[in-house]
Amino acid sequence: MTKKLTILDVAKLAGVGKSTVSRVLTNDPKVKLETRQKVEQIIKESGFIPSKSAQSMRGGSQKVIGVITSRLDSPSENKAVSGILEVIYQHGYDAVIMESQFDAQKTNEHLEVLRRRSVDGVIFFGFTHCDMTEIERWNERMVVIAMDTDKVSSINYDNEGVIRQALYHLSDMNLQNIAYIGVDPSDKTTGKLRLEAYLEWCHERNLPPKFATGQLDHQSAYALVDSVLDRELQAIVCASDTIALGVAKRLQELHRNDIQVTGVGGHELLSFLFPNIISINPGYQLAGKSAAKQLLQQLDGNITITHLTQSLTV
Amino acid sequence: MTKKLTILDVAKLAGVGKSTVSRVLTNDPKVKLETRQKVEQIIKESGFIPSKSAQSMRGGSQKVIGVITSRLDSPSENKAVSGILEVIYQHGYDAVIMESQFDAQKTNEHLEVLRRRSVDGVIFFGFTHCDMTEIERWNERMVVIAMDTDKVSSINYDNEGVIRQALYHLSDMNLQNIAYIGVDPSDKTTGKLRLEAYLEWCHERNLPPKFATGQLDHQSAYALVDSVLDRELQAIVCASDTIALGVAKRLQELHRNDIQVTGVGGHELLSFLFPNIISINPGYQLAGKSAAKQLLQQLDGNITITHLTQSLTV
DNA sequence: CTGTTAGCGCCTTCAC
DNA sequence: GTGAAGGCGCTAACAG
Repeated sequence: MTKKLTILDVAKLAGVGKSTVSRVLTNDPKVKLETRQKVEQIIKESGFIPSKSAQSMRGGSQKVIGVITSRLDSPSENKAVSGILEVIYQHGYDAVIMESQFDAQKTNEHLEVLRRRSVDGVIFFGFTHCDMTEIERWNERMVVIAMDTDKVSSINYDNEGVIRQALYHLSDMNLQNIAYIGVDPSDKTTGKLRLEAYLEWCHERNLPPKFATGQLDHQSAYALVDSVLDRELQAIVCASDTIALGVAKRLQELHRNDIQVTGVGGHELLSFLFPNIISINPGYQLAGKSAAKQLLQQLDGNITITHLTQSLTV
Repeated sequence: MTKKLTILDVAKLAGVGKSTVSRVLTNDPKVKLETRQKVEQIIKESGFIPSKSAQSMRGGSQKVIGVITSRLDSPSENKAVSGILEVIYQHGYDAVIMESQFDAQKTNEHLEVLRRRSVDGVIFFGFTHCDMTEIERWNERMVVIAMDTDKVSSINYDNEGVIRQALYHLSDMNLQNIAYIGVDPSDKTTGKLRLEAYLEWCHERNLPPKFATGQLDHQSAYALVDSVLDRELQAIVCASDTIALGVAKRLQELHRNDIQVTGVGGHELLSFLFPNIISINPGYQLAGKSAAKQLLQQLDGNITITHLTQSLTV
């Protein structure tokens, strides 16, 4: 391993001043083409790599953005993250990805770390019981996904929309007797909002609501099926694909393939296992992209805190 | 947002010299308790956060390790990553997670970025057609997972072991007529090694091998089932849980629930959907931990390039 | 166009 | 024990 080179070394090798090397590095236009080529040549040959630490210490930005997901293995967040990465790589940024595990304490620790590292900004996947005070300190240097806030920008999924969309689908199929299985309303977005969308639909049409809520996992969903099931039931709307998976599994066991199930997420595995399930795509990947773009804009000084709702994708 | 504070500001506030503040930060023992407390007090109050960039520029290490996964949404790698994170957080390191998408080009770009950022080390999830020359330049500052190398340490899964283990299980259940569905042998580890383990088993016992290989996804596996299926078949050993999922799905359609399926991975969703499937756990999470520990040790100057094989977990 | 100079924030001798 | 001074690698004025 050759010793670490500095711009001074390069400058000597190229027979120029170190500021000229610096100018080449920063793409300063006022460098003679000839000189620039020579310097670039030397840089290539010597394998010189400018020190990010020194650069960022001088200039400020590290070109790093922190991403705090709730769980690394959440399919929906994975899609969003992949959208985020695409956008930020394109702009020369890198990501430090962390996992909150829905723990406010852990989240704050992560934020602390990101602050120490003076990352340029943070994209945070919100959850219900997180500590808003820490979040809000970031102001325009943060964008949250899937949660409501005043102080920082947010990208929200269209929680009511995904459920209404599912219900419309079913309506088009002439199905009327529809139950709902979701997550506990103590969870604001996936829980409360989606359930309300269902209840409102029922109310509008004077249909008797039939629903159950639990955790956001397949086992929970699986266990809840029987509580809403009856002979007349024609369809079950689920708050997420994970839930739909549990529901479908139970229905399969009961040989109730007469019941149409809908989910939310566009999860590829789900459509493989249960091709009949209708899954509404809330646009996770696009939401990730939007969040990244929004954040980068804000970091560019284009400071407008916005609250977007990601529209459903086809 | 209050302006960025420096140790100088803190020093003034505390009425001491900046070197004293620095000493407090670095836990230098030769600081009077009284002074230390006062400084710490001020630091707390003012919300001062030392700049990582400056620190690392001076000292060297950023305390960051890069992690290059093949796919963010791979369940097995997710488990390993979670093991990695646990260990490195514990040691005050952070992770920059990247995604190779099995693309050698992308991988090299990522490595380049990591080099520029002068991360302390890299944990890399290998894949078959990656560019070894770039990898090997990292020497003791890299650990690869799931691939063989000479120059850098590696943690490998026990590819033969997982298959043999599955076969033993089946043997214990008195099943003899066993087929294998895996991935193309052009993939060294999941493909070639696992297939060979199956073939060897057959050879040892004078059983006629019956197998098919394709891609590492459920659709591929699904499509391959029919080619190995016959009336007498009692079991199918699959190279991974993903494959097992596709196989199980097809068997379910064919109402062949007499056939025992095995997978590799301990994938939680699989056991939920198909509780009867036997899944051998190659110890992904532990492998992640081992890799992280190994890397940290090597970075500590404890330089011993090792090639471990992660043993199966119960 | 290019070289010189002055820091960025921190840690580390070296004196006191 | 503690302060002052120097320098890490780089960029951004300021002179030529």
